[in-house]
Amino acid sequence: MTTSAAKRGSKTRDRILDAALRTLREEGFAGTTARAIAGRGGFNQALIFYHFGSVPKLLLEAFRRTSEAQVARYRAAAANVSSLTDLVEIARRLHAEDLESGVVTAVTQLMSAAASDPELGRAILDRFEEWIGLVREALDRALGAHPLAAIVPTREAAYAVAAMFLGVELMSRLDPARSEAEAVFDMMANLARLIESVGPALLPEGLRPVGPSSGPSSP
Amino acid sequence: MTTSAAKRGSKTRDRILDAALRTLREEGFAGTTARAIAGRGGFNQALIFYHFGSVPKLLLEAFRRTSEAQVARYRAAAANVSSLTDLVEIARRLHAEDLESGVVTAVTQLMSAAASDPELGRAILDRFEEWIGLVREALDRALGAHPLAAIVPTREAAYAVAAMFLGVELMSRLDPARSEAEAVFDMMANLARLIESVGPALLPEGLRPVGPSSGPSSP
DNA sequence: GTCTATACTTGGATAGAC
DNA sequence: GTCTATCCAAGTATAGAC
Repeated sequence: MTTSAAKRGSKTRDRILDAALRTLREEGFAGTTARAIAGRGGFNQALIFYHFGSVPKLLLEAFRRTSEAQVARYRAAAANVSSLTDLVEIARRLHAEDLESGVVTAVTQLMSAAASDPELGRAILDRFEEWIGLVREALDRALGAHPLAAIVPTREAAYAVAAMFLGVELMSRLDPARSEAEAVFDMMANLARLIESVGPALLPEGLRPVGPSSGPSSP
Repeated sequence: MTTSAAKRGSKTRDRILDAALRTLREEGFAGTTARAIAGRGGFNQALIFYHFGSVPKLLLEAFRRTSEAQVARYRAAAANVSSLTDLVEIARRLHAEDLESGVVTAVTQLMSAAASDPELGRAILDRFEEWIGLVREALDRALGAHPLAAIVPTREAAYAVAAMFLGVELMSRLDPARSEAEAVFDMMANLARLIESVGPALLPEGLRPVGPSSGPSSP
């Protein structure tokens, strides 16, 4: 919580980026104006235009910055996953951290901002893509030779997991009590244990996955 | 797609509400100003303040309106669910409709707007709650006596399903190609069939769910 | 109930002094 | 590279004519 004093050591560009993210979290996208950012960071409003050209460009840059930090954090966490149970527990931890730090709020606001800034939209999508990739690698490791892997392509499974994680984050952000997510992670943990333990018994013969290549094709 | 002409029959309040939602979809929350709304709807800007008092109040009202319509649509759809496979296929359909009609975009923008409007935030949360309730009832019916129901409380499962649905909607909205969601629903369909068919074989003895009450507790 | 006109405020952006 | 001052555009909101 270094507010503003005692950190003049950092370069101005960084102070501006910090202030922009803080404003985004505390005021929302619509309230993230050049003046609001400057007020929060304790610097002059004109500096934003000198350093970044415009407010949208500043936000894009700020997004790239948190984005990298967050993906690095996720990457480090995902490296520790070797089972579905691990995956759930790590997701639980990341979720708590994300809410605490306010990145969820920032992401919400940036997804909204993307409506008027296609480049930002692409950047966000790219981040989701990295994110899905991480989950996928974790899933590959966690499932190993589990028969489920034959039915559920990890790419789509990773997409679904990432989507669920995002959804939980966004929904629990709206809830002042933050009361639900823990129980959901508990449930997921049970499910993970079930899947892990039931492995060999799965897949009675005669069960075949349906999918895009199961028939003479349809649009 | 009734643009603006040939519909003077509808009352002004409704025209304003329509225009507000359209603006929200096409310009984003930050671009949804009294003037932009009035321009789109072809009426005078002052009417917004006469009828609704302020732009945020108008948006809250507009949200309540779509919200009701969407929940009604979901309710009707959920009534037809009697199996997990049904649930997946209906989710697939609702997802496509939601993207097509633009409600997903509107929801994104409203979640962002909630940052500066606590009442709106509560309203959105309430809607999610209704939504979860619908999924839960559908799940109860779909699972029936399936042993999975003993491990997975339907409340939390419904929350997870709703979160995933929201996440998929938001992620695929950002993707201009809209290329991923179909494959994800295919995957879910496979998973649903698997779960349905594997029912009796599930749950080897010795497997007990863990939960909040499983030990002397740890932080 | 709707429109015109307008007061007032806030925001983006730049010029120019330091 | 930073600050002051300022221009201009756009926004909210209201008063008052119709």
